[in-house]
Amino acid sequence: MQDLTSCACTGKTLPRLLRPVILSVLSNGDSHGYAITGRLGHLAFFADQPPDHTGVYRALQSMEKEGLILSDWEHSRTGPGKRCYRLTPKGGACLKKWKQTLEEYKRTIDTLLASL
Amino acid sequence: MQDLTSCACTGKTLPRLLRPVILSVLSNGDSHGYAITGRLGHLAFFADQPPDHTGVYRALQSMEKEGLILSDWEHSRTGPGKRCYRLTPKGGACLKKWKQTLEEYKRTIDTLLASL
DNA sequence: CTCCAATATGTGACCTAATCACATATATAG
DNA sequence: CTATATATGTGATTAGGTCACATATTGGAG
Repeated sequence: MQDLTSCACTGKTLPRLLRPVILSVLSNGDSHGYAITGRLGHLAFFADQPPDHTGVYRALQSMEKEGLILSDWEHSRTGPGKRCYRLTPKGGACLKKWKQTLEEYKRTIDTLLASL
Repeated sequence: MQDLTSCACTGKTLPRLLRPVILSVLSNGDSHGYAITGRLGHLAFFADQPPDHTGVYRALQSMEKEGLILSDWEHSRTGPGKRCYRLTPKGGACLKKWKQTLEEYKRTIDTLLASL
């Protein structure tokens, strides 16, 4: 590392908070990987560095394994099939917990910033 | 995962922001791994789940490789030797950048929380 | 004197999350 | 027929973190 452009301090290695974002999207209506990825590209946080779709698909897979979401194949006449995901009650509980955790995390960052 | 106690939503997998915390500590005076680890255990964020010392030592090693910090052995009459770390100018610049990044990250979380 | 605790540093193995590169398939527009 | 948008997926690598293990010094309790 010659300069700081690839340093963690640039935020490039900070987690994209993919899981809570996905849960949030699904709480506003069922969706699928490609659409979710596209939506993230429009959020300010992801605008300059939209997340690789790989992460979204793998997050969806593991979240389904954990029982937070469920999927069904949706075959419309146009385009390839979509794996349509929806929240489970457990996923809803997880989303609630995320809210608490993120509030706490924000307080942590505030404390840290105060000491910088 | 039967319940949500080991889910990412609990914040256990959120990054501990070790690097900026270490830089912050060092900006307030030279220190070494064991002392830094101990200090983290007293912070509210780490209180219930203090970071493993392994992460601290490895962060220090990689940050030294990257030129953010420098170390010298300090042999006092009492106890084992300490590897005493101090900030380099580059480390100071990194710390400044972290400040911007964390402000941005906080805004992201605010936006996300608003949609939860 | 011996053993234990506090201080202090380190390695190996493993896990999670993220990204890069690659691979595949359908339907429509030109 | 070919390019583009839509749509899903795997393999390899890296970063960061935890658990378990290993080692060394010093001072105090028994």
